[in-house]
Amino acid sequence: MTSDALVDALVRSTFQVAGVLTRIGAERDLSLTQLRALGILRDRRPRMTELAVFLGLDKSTLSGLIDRAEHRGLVARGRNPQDRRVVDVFLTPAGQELAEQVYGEVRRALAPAINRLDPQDRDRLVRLLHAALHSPG
Amino acid sequence: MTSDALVDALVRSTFQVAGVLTRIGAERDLSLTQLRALGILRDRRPRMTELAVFLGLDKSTLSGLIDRAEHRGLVARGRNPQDRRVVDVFLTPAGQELAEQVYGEVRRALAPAINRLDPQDRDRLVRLLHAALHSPG
DNA sequence: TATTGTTATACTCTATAACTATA
DNA sequence: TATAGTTATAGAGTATAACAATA
Repeated sequence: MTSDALVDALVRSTFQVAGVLTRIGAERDLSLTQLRALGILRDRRPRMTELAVFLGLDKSTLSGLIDRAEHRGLVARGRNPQDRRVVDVFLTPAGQELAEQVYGEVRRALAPAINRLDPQDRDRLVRLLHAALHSPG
Repeated sequence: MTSDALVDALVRSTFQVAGVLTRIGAERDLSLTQLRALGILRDRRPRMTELAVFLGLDKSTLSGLIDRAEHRGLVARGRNPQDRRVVDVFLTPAGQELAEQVYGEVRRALAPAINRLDPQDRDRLVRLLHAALHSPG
């Protein structure tokens, strides 16, 4: 069945890319979750709860995650003056620099895979992934 | 640049599918790593070191992982008579049943995404993922 | 001596429950 | 009362180093 072949391909690709991301993160003592958080924070300044939902984590898990990143000087917490219960999270300059380094390395690590496709196939792959996975539902 | 768009699409797809797998695993108290190990053991009976390499884990990490799965009755260890240092790992009948259940659920969970593509696009996506990621190098 | 696997240790990741502060 | 976040706790996941058994 075609759909089973596609499921297999998606699952295998997921583990393969996750392995690349895990390895690159580990070289800088970042877990896959921290790597992802850094990526999200590159262009957002969410509150704790928003970031937890985005990452699929409990808010208490995120407290610890952000604690550790804060102790390393990668992120900072900011109080929200409108609602003093809320804590905003954002990258420090050091965190921004690390995030750019790491995602640059991800691009380099995936380059060999990408270069196996000609430009037209790259566009096709982007469009197919988007159509399948990044649509509502 | 096209290749950056493809990197973004691959990374986002990876986190999205990993999220589906994590959720399905969590419903049965399986981590993403255990879910993957169950998938591998469906059609293999590796030794500990082989499985550790396959999963990208240290052998000591795998000892603990297999301990916990063994206590739950999902896998078993077998001594290898040719080389008595070696420990083979394999699914118990309960582990086989759980693995089939879980991967059936994965197929169902990804069905909506897959059904957004017509059969020709599904084939294209399988071929493009394979060409990019499942080739040597 | 080298290899296979386990154990001891330490730290991170994770969720649940209880808590504090604010609304 | 309800919401935002932290803390306490417990267990799983992970790697490094030291170890035992076998080759």
